[in-house]
Amino acid sequence: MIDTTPLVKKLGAFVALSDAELSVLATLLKRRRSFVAGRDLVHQGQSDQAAYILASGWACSYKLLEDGQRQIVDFQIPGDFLGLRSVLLHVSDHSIEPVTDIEVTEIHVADLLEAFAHTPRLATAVLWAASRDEAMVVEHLVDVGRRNAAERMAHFLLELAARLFLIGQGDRTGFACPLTQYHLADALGLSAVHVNRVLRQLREEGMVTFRDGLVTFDDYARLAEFAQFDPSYMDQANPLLR
Amino acid sequence: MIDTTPLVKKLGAFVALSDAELSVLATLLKRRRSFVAGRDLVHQGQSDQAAYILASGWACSYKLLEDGQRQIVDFQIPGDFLGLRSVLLHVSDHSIEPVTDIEVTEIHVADLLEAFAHTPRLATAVLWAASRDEAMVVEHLVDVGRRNAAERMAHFLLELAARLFLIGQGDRTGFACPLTQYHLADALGLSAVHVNRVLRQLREEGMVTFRDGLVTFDDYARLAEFAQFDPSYMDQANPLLR
DNA sequence: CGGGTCGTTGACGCTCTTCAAAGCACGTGG
DNA sequence: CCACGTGCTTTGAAGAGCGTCAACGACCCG
Repeated sequence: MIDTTPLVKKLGAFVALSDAELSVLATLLKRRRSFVAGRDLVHQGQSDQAAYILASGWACSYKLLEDGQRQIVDFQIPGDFLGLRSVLLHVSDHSIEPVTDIEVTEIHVADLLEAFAHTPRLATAVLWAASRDEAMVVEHLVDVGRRNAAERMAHFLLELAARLFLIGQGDRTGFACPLTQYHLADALGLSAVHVNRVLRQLREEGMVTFRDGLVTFDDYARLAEFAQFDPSYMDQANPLLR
Repeated sequence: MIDTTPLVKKLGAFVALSDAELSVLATLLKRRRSFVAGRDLVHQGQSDQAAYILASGWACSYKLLEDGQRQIVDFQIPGDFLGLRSVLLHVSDHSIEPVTDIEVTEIHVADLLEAFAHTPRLATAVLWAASRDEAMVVEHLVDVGRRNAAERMAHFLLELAARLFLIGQGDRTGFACPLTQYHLADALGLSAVHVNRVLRQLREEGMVTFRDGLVTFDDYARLAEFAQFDPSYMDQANPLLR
């Protein structure tokens, strides 16, 4: 089943799943759905019964404040869960917006929890995936709490590149990036105006160029040094559970 | 087993655990250990085989940057896991420091994963606990990314109060708080000097007083309004899985 | 009594936000 | 085919928020 490839690859990085386990995973996948860019899939406060796995396109999860400000918590790329936390908790604590047009595969919570009973290793794999997601949110918190605007931007772009590389999109020279400067601002806790200035600075210093939907690393090594980028938190090593 | 009470209470909020499941949980708990304040339990980069459940005292998990700055990701109070993410991922992406002298109960990862095979509902409960922890990190990210210093402080103190209330420590009038202003600064992405100024401001405006290890809510309603505090993300509702 | 940790306060300046305006690429309708 | 709107980017100027530096006081424990 082609849909599952990015997910299986991701879960397989932690738990070597058997054919039987993979087929259980396949039965969880219900219908395929499409959503258009900019129209929320999930609203803050909504009660859900379904989560999704992103098949193609980019999405972002965010929280809105009463005064209209928003904080983007994370971006999702193919293979990532959408709204897994929403269904485990009783109500969604965040909203999800497709950044581009996206395709997703639906999963019902009840099915997922039921599957854990017969396929405990699957539960372990999902717990690992959730931990990895949390590790990325944590690194994001460090970004926003303790790095200045330029370091924050550099670190963020390097993290995105590393995640995209894992699913075969982009390399050390750069990647295609559908985000606007407003997305970057809301993710990094900056104003859009300042995002623009920081991008200019990084470009003029010959480290990275963000233009026309393309991120180009002009000097990857220097950028990584500048951002103090250490990808070990993404846990892209070998399976722990064999 | 008295040790497990806060944990069982927490997990029970999501999954009504049977006596059999509770006894499995009890067998996971190995020896009791104590650590003194200020001496790290877990170091960033360390490979672990054990996680802990906090029985008494406060701890914090944090990440250090190369230039010596630190970001505190979360504080742990009795009933919380310590280092669960460290053992699911291959290496710890953070350090853990006891804020006070603490007592913990050790759990071996291998045992925990093994228990999932026989007690899948336990896996679900642990996945829920991990999701709830993630939700708190996410709210913390919103704090640091989009709230000013005073709102951030107010929101943070209200969240702590709500968590402590769940385990029977503190109420709407306030709580005992062993944190220093340096802890608050490292958690909120501020300087210790500015933390002091913000605390003075909140105190002079009659909303909350932080003094001598005690947080006193002088006007809870106004503080909650000021911080736009909405505790729903902590998911303190009824069990989803019965 | 002396040193260490924590809290407190003032002065100064940098980072980042806000406000304002203009340019570019696009799609849409006349 | 051009006028017009809309979303995104770009740039400047002014000022607020918060960090840094520096100093001092309170308390605890050796």
